[in-house]
Amino acid sequence: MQASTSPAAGRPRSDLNADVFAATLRSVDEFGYAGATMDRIAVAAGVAKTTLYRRWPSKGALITACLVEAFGPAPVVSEDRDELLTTAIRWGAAKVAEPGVGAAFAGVFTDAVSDPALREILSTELQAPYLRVLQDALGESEQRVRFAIDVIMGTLLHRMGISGEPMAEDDVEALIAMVLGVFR
Amino acid sequence: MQASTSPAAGRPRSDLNADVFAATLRSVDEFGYAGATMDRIAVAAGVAKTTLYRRWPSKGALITACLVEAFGPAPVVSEDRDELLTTAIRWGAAKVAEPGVGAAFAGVFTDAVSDPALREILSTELQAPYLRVLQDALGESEQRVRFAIDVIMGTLLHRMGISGEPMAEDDVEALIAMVLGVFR
DNA sequence: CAATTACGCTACCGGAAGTAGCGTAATTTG
DNA sequence: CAAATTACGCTACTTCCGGTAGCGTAATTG
Repeated sequence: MQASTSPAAGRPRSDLNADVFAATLRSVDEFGYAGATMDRIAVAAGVAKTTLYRRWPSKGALITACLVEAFGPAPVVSEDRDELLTTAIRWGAAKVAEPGVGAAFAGVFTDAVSDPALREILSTELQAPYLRVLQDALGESEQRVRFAIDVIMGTLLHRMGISGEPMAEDDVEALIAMVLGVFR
Repeated sequence: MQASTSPAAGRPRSDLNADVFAATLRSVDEFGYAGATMDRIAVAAGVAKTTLYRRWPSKGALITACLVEAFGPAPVVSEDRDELLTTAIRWGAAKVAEPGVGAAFAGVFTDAVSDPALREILSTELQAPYLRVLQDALGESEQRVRFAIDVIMGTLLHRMGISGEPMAEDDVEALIAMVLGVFR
């Protein structure tokens, strides 16, 4: 056990996750989710394709890890519910608007519909943490928070998918107003 | 000209669109969007794959046509705004919950992020009609109606994508309440 | 030194989207 | 009836992508 603390023998892993993630988002931004092939990502990251598969079991897993890294921890900045929700929504909108993030999200998202294993990864690694944090901070039921996440992320991603562009400022504000209206 | 009314010469097209659409949704429901290959759809419909490509230029186009057929015209049943919106949202939720429809929608949706041509098809053939009808019935600006569609469809599809299951009754009711709260 | 593990590389497999070309079936027109 | 025309089924093919296997080599520990 203690896989993380044991130095173990052998050549250590090179520090290239950051390069790979950056190359992944760049590729998705430039060629779209389907066009961002593992070969292209590998070349863009200056890494062998086999190295990618040594670290992530599939393209979906790589993209999900990339998204987890891109989003990072949820910004729980306040104890005021309105302020907390406002910040969180603006944060989500900004993240989705980052180059490649929205397309990557939508892509892995759809693959997940067909792929239960990927859905599991997506659910536990990406959604669950935010679900817990928000549930705790808002003191709401899991069902309510799940609903809120569906509304917020669903709206942002739908706009991204239909128009190809992230949601504009004033629409984000409308989204905030709507959600605040429900969660008070 | 008059392509639709001219009987023209030659063998007429067989009446198999309905069979193809049904086979498409069945395949998507059973194998997921990615797993519903053109070969499988063709076999399921009892049709040659080349025939599919004679009628639709790509898999995305076929699925979109299938969705257009599955959704049909928007149900504008009332002049009362609340009743109209309520009916429309319940109708959308029910459609997304139909076998294969949600997965097909999510799939073509994500392909569209990477594929501008498909996004054009999706936008003009699927979204635009509803946009117009709702804009007319509600007397709202295009921006507002577009936002409403993003919220409604985005929420329903996000739930479908994350959980693999359509949204439950009471969550749909919450969605209705939320949207009504904004559009009054 | 040996042992161990990671990396790069090349080559490959399986499968799916989409295409080409042929023979044939079902029509309209003369 | 015959010719022209268009659609269908079928087989075969190309291209591309996700994912795997195996080898030589580099970096680390003991």
